[in-house]
Amino acid sequence: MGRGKIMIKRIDNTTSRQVTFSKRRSGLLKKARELSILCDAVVGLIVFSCTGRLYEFSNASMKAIIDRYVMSKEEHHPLQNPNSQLKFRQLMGEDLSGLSIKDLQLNENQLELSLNSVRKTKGQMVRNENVELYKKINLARQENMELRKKLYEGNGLHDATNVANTSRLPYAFAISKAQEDTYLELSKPTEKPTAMKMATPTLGSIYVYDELCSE
Amino acid sequence: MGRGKIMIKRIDNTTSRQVTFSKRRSGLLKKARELSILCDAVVGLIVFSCTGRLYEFSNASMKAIIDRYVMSKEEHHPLQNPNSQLKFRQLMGEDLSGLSIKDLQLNENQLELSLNSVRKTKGQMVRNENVELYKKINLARQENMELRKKLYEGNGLHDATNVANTSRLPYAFAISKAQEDTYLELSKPTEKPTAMKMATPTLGSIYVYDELCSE
DNA sequence: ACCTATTTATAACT
DNA sequence: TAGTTATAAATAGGT
Repeated sequence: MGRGKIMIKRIDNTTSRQVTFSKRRSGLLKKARELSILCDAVVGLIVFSCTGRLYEFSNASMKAIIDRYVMSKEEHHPLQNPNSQLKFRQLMGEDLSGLSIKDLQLNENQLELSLNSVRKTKGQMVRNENVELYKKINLARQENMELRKKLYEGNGLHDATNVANTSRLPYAFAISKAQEDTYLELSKPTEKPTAMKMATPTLGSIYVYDELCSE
Repeated sequence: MGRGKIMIKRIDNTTSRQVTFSKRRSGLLKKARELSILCDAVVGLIVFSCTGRLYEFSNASMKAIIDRYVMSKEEHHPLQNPNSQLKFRQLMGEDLSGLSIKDLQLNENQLELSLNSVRKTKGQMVRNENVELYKKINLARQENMELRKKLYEGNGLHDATNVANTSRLPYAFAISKAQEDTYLELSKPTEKPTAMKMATPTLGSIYVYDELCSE
């Protein structure tokens, strides 16, 4: 629609590409607006020029539209027939060549959800491990104390001195009473937070978040 | 552009509204595609029909486009003068009534980023604590061993039996060598991941996508 | 930015 | 929902 027909391929000349961009962009925005009004549709349009400038149209808030878009995508999850061997393999990252961009996106979304579950579980496990470690430390300390007591009682001063010498591995005892109280408090099961929510996980790293982990 | 001119207002007749929607929708998608190709632009278009059906076009992944959109919005953040007491209070969740939806979103995004930083830091701290706990357990065990050895050497069979009795707190020793190896491995600083990558975060209800961010 | 010959999109109709 | 056609609208190339 112009003095001459053009091929739909990238315009090489920078100037005419920018001119065309300017014209067609406003045309596109106008058409988006018209569609939304005429047909009572919800339209969200995002355009970045090759220079990085943002242009947009939306008749509802872009946030709401994106939100709805993601919801809609999740509804169309291809997890309906889980007996498909192909889908399983695609979730494993194989046989992807036959998939459209859209399907790849759905696949990715699914993987991301799964990954989050895994992380959440792992986070809880590390936290549990932590609690167990505190218990073990307390038990080890308790046993340590009893052994020391036994040495003291049974052997008199000489052996007691030996024990003191042995204690040049004092790290486990170089802990103040206050610190021990803190540990005890940490070990209490009730210390687990009541309102829990998984932290945004970091992909690929083993960072684990403990707080708000109840779900 | 048709047999007659039309006003840009909602088409009341359902049938012709649907027909018009169908035609104009494909026209809009086509124009979006042409713009992206001709002008080397990044275009993301989301359309919901009034019946709720989703139609979309994007020349990069929609996830990437939304991601970039959010970024671009954040750049235009009015967070330039950080000496603003009001902004501080808004980040604290106060004085929000004067904000537009957009500003509220920006505020939310900022809070979410902050929250992620906090969680990340906290996650690392928990992990470090875990490593320290392993060290302490190893030290306590080592000391325990030495104490037992001392009791054995110094006191003969009788006391050795006592030690055995004492060991009905055996939990700290009910750990196989293999498990200890695992612990040691966990404690190694090198176990920290080398390749780190941030997970796709969920921005409140704004979903952000990371793939194909090639542009 | 504006102009205008042409192409393209589409409203009304089938 | 798909095809036809007259007409409105968009726009390519030029100024």
